[in-house]
Amino acid sequence: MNANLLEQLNESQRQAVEYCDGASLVIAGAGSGKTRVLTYKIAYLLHEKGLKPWNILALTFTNKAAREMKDRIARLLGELDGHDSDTARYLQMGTFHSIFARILRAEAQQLGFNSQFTIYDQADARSLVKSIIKEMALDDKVYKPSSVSDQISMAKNHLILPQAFGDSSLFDHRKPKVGDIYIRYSERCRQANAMDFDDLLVYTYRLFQEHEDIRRKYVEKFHYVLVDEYQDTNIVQQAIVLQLTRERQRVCVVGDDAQSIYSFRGANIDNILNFRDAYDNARLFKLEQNYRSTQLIVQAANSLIRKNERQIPKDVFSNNEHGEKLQLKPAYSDREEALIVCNDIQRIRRREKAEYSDFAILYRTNAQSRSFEEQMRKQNIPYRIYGGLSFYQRKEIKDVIAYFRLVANPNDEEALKRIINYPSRGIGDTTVNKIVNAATTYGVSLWTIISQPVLFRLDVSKGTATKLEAFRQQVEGWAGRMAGEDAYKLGHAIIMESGVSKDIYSSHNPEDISRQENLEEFLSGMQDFVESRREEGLEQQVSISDFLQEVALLTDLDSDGNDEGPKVSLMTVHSAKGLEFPTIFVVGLEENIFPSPMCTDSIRALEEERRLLYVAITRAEKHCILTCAQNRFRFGRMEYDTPSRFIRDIEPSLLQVESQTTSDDADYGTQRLPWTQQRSRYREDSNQQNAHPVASQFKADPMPRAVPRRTEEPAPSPFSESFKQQIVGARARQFKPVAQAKPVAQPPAAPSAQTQGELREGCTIEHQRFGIGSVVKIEGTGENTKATVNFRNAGTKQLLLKFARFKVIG
DNA sequence: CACGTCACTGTTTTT
DNA sequence: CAGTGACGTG
Repeated sequence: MNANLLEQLNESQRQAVEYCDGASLVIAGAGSGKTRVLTYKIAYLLHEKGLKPWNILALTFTNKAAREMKDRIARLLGELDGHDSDTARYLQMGTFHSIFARILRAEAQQLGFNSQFTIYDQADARSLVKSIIKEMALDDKVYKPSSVSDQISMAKNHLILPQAFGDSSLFDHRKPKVGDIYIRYSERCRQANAMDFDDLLVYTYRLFQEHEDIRRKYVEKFHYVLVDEYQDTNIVQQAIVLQLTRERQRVCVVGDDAQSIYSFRGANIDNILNFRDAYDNARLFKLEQNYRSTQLIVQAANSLIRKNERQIPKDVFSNNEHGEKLQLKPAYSDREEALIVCNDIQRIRRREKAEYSDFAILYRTNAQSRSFEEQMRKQNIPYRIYGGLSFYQRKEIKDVIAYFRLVANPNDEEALKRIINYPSRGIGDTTVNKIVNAATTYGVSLWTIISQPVLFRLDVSKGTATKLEAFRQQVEGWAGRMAGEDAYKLGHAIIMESGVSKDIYSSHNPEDISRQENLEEFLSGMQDFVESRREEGLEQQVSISDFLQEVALLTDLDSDGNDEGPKVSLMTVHSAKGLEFPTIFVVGLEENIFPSPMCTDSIRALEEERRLLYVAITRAEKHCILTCAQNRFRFGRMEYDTPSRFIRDIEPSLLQVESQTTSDDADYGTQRLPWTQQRSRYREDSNQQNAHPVASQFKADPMPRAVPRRTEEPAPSPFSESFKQQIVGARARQFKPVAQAKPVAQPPAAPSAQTQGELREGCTIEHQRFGIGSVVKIEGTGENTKATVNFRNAGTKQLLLKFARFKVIG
């Protein structure tokens, strides 16, 4: 059976699997069976070397990769006898972030956090940076929150601590305060008992660095460490791996320098290039046989990547069928590009009896998915978009999660700010600002201020103080129930009792319906989570905080499309890493898109863009089709683009330029500039009768840069007179209230004061704007009296009686 | 205090 | 064309 296991591998794969005595680096060309080596190696360690599953640490980049690998190992072990299928479950396998988050929860006290700490996502991090910039009264044109946040992230990825930022290479004299923002940011996170994504790595590093006993504990635990996608690790990740493996050197990292595409996230390609400097006697294994793609695809990809300077030399080859050339299909516009792709999908699917799931469309930026979505809906092609805003980033879901977060960790500043006045409970910006001010002056969390407003001299009116106290009690009440009620039960209660449910369910406009559906889906997802956790029997009570820990590190790629039917996949090239499809479309191959204009000024960045295209092409098994568009709708305007420079990097004899209309395929080698040819042909066509069916749609359009003409006044028509009157009439009505208000010059309170006396809960009113509705609730006194009214057509609104214009009708 | 309107502005990739 | 912030109105 051992023989059995190794027999399924080629020579170099087998060598890589068998070598377990020291550090090893496996350079795995695209499609060369990298995952296969990892899974077989783990199976080998368990089965042959007698390691226990909990002694193996395997780090991946996505949850999906971890899950798939676990499944494959479970299956593999099932084939070997003597192993129960449960073994794989105990492997310490997951993303860097999820594994380290677990360690940090266990050791949180050592670092001055508690184990319920929140994980701030990118939006939280930016929002916090933004408020700090505001508080420091800095110019947010110079200190743009998102770019400052990115700089802080970059600093962390390079293990530059806040105090050291000013002296680091990241310091930019044009923005001298970034270091100060970083310092305050870190303090605020700590007060909020929160860590951002990067902190999960940095604090793990510091934990091991500053607590030798703890490091030893984990070194004892992890007898063997494996790392997937090593080319995308950053400095901290590499440092932590070294902390864990320094003594034993039982470490195996797998990756491909040609697929390093995450430097914007701090990934350091030198980690893989210099791996052998970090470990003595590290052995290098190269996997060069590609099992995924046809020969021509592999050759074309090789010809492209050869243009890069920095790389580990390797010779990726394929013994699969010869296959066909890469195809380049230029389009007139982004709309035509989508049409070409969809038609190709239909054609290939029919010709080869393929499923929709055999196709993937890969683009550089998420925004490009639009035109394809439209076209696919038109042609009834089922599709699924990965990435973009995931389910958990939708407003209604984030709101609910913010409640959960606050209940689990009341110090969570970002969660608190998000929901303290949603649904509105009369705690507005003014009050929140006062709380933030007090919190920063005293160096405590916002929650501390809310809990002891008097002690911290929070200067608010009595009414506001009451509202704050009510809010505090409500949150505290939920927190108290956390131990006794499971995540679903309490979660449901929170949604009901907080008023979120009422807010979302009160109205019937179409967009609110989808919010309701999302919320229901979310709740049922939570129920599934609780049940599956219970079935696993790992814990008796599945709490809100268990749920949060899971959710915080989940991405869209993880929510597997368990729904019906095969679908075309749409995603960015980045998220396609590690995947493969029979047919791949790489779209938008234009300057200003791919390569991205942000990357064209440095060779290093440009090489990364080239690697990105290499990744895209090597996802293809059989067909790889490249497209580009001459005109593209961007920023609400038609823009002109030239073809990507990378097209010229592909060996011309391996690329076929195809025109849509005619079947005479031109060889790219004789057409150095496909564009000019294409363009002139379309121009001619537009003057001819047999115009290009799609291009002719555009011929009526003026040139993209033409100044839009002002539309003329409509010509007089038989209807114009009455039409005019309608307008005049409408205007007159519209202006009426204003005209009235001016000469009278009365305080607006006067008219409503009359109505206030008659107003009672349950009565019906007619509002000037919202129409007829019934009064649900009246609260507050004097100037602040507020009514909650359920309008027939406008949903539920809160009206401040001081301003509201309405009359009581029943 | 809450909501609607309007002008502005910025665009890469993600655990 | 979004998503955001400033502003006015009820």
